Amino acid sequence: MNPIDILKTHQLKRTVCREGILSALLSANKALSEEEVKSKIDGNFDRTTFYRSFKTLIEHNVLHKIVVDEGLVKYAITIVGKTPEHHHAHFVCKKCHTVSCLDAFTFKVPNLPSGYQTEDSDLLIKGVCKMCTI
Amino acid sequence: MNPIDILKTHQLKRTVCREGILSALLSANKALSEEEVKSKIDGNFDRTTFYRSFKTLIEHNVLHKIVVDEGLVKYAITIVGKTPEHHHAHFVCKKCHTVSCLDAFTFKVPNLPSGYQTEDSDLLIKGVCKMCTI
DNA sequence: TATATATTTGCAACAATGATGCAAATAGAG
DNA sequence: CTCTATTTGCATCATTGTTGCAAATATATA
Repeated sequence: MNPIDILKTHQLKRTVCREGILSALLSANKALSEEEVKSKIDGNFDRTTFYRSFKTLIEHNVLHKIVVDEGLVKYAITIVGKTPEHHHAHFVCKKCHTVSCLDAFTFKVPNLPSGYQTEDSDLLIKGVCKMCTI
Repeated sequence: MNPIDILKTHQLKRTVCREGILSALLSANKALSEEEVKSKIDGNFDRTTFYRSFKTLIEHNVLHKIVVDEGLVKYAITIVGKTPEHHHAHFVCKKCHTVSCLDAFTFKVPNLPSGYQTEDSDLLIKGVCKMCTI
């Protein structure tokens, strides 16, 4: 899957900013912050353009946002058919702060007290990643 | 447990702001945003004081912060012995935006790919709460 | 290919949140 | 009651999310 096809599939216009964001995330293979994406892109875009590109891509389910509680915000590609639609799991490394999207990783949402209806869930697991363990 | 005892236990000075935050949260029985806490308190505190009081209380494990991805930040009392120390689960209602801390609610963190070491985890379940279901 | 139109960009501007330095006020120990 | 360390309030700043608007651009179609 390449940026152009992704945009076409979602009926989004091809713009340099959107293509840049997508190719940065596709090649990264992990979640990236706005800054990290920016540093991987040639063009110099306005912050608002960046922000709106992310927003549009998220609204069309091309990307999803991962908020780690200390103000760390990362974005990752939503791989259709691979990323579980409603029950996401992410891993944050406490050492290198890498956020990985645990694609295809499913977990059972435990039963809640009666009356509660579960729709989506986000599981954020914090620990030490493979690279930092060595 | 009352605000004064909580502060004493954690060797924190009794200040009007801290006591106010704690009594607001103790009586609420759910997570509250900064604004919600503020509206429940008599005194008119500077935003910085508020912010620093929350920070101090979080650092001493009296409170914990729940970040819902749409920029919604809530705070809840950490009930020692009741709130699971490292594996928190919270429920966010998509209708009324109430965030409840699922105290004493434990879940099994699924096995990760080898090499990953899990330390903490936050499970954020989104759905419809009891009140909004009726 | 040229053109029309709807979308996107860049800029200015603003709100909310997180953060720090510093002098004045205050809590708690003695 | 007094002293000292902590906390408060204020000013100030950075970052992130957001909107309005005119100019630029992508895409459909003539």
